[in-house]
Amino acid sequence: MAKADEKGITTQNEDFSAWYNELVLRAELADRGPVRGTMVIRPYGYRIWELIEAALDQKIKETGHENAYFPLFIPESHLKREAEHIEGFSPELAIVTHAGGHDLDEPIVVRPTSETVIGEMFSKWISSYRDLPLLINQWANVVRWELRPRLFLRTTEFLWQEGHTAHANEADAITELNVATNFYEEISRDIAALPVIIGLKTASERFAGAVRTVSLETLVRDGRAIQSSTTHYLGTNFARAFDISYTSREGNVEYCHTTSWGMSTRMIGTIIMTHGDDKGLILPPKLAPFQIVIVPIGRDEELAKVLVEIRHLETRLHGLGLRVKVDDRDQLSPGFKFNDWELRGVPIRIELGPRDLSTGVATVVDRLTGEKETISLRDLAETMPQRLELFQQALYQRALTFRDDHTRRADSKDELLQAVTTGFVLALHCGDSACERSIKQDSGASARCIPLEGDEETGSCAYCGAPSAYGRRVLFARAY
RNA sequence: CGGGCUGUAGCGCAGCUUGGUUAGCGCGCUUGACUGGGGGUCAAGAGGUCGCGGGUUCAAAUCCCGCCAGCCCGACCA
Repeated sequence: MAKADEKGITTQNEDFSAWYNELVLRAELADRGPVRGTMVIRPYGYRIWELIEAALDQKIKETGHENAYFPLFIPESHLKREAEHIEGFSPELAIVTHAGGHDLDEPIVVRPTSETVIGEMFSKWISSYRDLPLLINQWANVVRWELRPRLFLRTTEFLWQEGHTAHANEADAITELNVATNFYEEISRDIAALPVIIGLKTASERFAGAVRTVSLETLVRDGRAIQSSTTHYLGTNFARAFDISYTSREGNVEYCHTTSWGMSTRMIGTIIMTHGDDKGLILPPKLAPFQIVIVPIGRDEELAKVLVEIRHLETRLHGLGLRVKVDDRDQLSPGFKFNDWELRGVPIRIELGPRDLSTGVATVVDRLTGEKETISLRDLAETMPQRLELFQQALYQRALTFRDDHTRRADSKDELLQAVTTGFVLALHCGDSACERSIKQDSGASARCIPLEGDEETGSCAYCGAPSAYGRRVLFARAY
């Protein structure tokens, strides 16, 4: 890994974690917080989150959900009402036992997720079938005291959006699950340029208290999987625990069927790990805090002339609705700025100096390919929206190709164990939790999901040879 | 919690084995000059409770004991 006195970031192959950490810190996305596992998100990093948030919030509202806010603190007794839920989360809870100068009668939990508080409120808000469906979303922070934190991917405190809905029956709830899964897929693909594989979680990987969990799995450059978002059908488990019930048209009292779903700041880490290279980040234009950076070159009167031209260009680009940064820091050399903005992942750089000015052109550099082009200043600005769109697509295509090149089929134990060290593996599985555990012990890989789009297929479990379950192949990978 | 390792300037580190000038180096920072199309050059500066506590000694960053914090690899996980 690069020492501070070396330039650049060295190959990611020798140590992916070190590459990732250094990128996050040097590109000024985040810093480590004062408490183990906490994270300070820097303004540049937060802008990426704001852009994800804006795009996702729009989709959430378009599909009929409303934003609300619930308390950070939850009485421990609330959490205990749903047995599996408390069992799943108890190891990672932060609990307040002392406040206001004395010990509390009942400990207060800092929310690890909000099913329980929201369930409590849903119970009060819902009494008739006319109140359904209830579609609520919350933008919030949550706390999970994980054993091994990692910037963005697994921090003690993280930001997310959590959707919580209540429905009259299972069919409506499953429809809701599909709605949420769809917009997560759209955000991943169209905004973050991340190809995802969508599938059902196996019983042992399911959310604590869920009947059915759907996850979106991404493959990053070191061949490991990241679950970038999930949706859960909770059946009537939470409804029974919190008495979320309604009187039907027929006059019967029925339990609601509830769902929950979330996407978090983990997305930022996934984007870095999927798209980044040895020079630094590569941000999809739709999420780049700056889509275009303009670097002026020259000194004194020459620089003054260049800057006049650059301000014109900047105005035109702003007029096209683009996010533009003019790097007019006068104490830094152009070469330094080139590297600096490549590190920060800005998709397109425009260089403008006396040499360009004399012939009425600018130099345009693509972060993905590194290619330099000379473009006439006259129509430079107007070509940018399309250029950014192509960049966005090329980035997605590259990630998709990488994923497909690292997705293999395995039909025997040896094939499975070998292939799963560096990518996705599709294999038939018996569906037995104990077998899943053995695979994990042997290879470090887990069942990521049962892909919804897989072809129907039966046979014997690649690992243990027992008859296969699920009627299709299961996706395995080592995961973050 | 298990295995490995590290705490010395804002960041990254050397010095410790074998105790002894004023604790050093690189990056960054400040000032000035020259420079400027791929991480510039030179000069002059600022910046330290050597993680914390105790012990040994004439003398401790260095040796001994205890504590604390952090990192990496596992188990847990969005």
